[in-house]
Amino acid sequence: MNDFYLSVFEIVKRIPKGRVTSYGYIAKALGSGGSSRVVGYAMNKSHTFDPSIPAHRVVNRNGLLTGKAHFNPPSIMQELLEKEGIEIKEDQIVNFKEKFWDPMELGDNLID
DNA sequence: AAGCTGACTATGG
DNA sequence: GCCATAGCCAGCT
Repeated sequence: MNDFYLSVFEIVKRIPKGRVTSYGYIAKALGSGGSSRVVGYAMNKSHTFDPSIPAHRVVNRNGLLTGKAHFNPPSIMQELLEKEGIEIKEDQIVNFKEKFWDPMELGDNLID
């Protein structure tokens, strides 16, 4: 389902700088609540669609950087996030709840 | 074509 | 709060 991918990428690109969101929430925003795994897979393949997709802003529901291993240097994910003002402790985002961005709450996307 | 995989999540012990 | 299990769905072998 290519449309699903495109929608995922569009949302990910809308994630404001210094904010993050979760796979499951993106899936939910697309109306496919159970497709959280597919969102992750989409991130894996994101570079084939658009290399500029900020996949590092997408983490799991715990704010854990589960996808860091899939980045070029795995450490780049944390570095990018910290660069955007996000604190990371033990591969986990500090104050995740505050940094979390709801894909359905548009309007915040002007920041970037 | 059938089965496996996974950057997930929710639930129960 | 940590571990095991079970749904989930598109892509890959």
